[in-house]
Amino acid sequence: MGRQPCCDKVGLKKGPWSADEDRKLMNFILTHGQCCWRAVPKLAGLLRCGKSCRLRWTNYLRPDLKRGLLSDHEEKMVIDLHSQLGNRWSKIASHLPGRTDNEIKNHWNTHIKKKLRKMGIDPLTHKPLSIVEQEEEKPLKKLQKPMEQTAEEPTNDCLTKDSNSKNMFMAMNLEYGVEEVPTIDPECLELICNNSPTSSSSSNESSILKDFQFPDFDWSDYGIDNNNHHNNNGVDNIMENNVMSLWDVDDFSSWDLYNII
DNA sequence: AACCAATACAACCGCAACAAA
DNA sequence: ATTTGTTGCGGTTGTATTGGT
Repeated sequence: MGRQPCCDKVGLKKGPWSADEDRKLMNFILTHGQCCWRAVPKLAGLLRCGKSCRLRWTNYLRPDLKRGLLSDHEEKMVIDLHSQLGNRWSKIASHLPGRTDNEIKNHWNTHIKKKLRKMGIDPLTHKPLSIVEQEEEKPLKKLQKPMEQTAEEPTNDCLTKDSNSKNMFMAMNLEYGVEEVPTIDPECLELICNNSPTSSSSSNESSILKDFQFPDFDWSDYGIDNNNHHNNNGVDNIMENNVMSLWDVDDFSSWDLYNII
């Protein structure tokens, strides 16, 4: 016994909505409020299925919708939320008043994806592309090994506890198949700095950041001499709260993160 | 001006979750 | 507990618009 289709599709109109249809639907919803979508087309005098009406209303006709391109701030929010939530567009949209899941999904697919790739970041995993590519080449055997070696349950704690960040970073990358790669959110971009300079092996850990050679990265913005990170206290300034946000760095494409680590 | 390709956005489809009977 | 109907979600497709040749 199959399920009934959501509506009788015979004789129903498909495709773009006309201004007249919009007006009818708008008038109906504004007068009667949102009720049973299945009944809406009949009551509003539309030859559409209820699903189509709901979509048209939520994505286009709702009076509280914002129009136009996403602002830079909204775009950053989307990227940030996507790194935490993945493709859960409705959840992401719920954080952006006046924006619909469809709008955000479209914007992601047409703008942000490209932008991130250009920056050398994999839009799916939010990892640097070079790492993702290398991961994909690794045989399955290698993927399993780090799991066997660690007695502890692996954490997704942005490598904060292990003094050997390089190994941890590699291990984390190897623990997951492509589909289940944990996304790297901005907090994780802060990972290196979470090696607190005040912890027991601070000399080693704090030097990790100082050893980085970020091409084209202007350390002077942080009060650091570009050519001499090691002997400059500026690093500690930006690590004041054990956090270094890379959020405003526009182009990661030239960074060789494997070598960095 | 005409054609083609790329882009952006609206709309559709199938599925899953949930609620009601 | 099961069936049926409704709604919402995410992936995908279709089409209008724009830009380049």
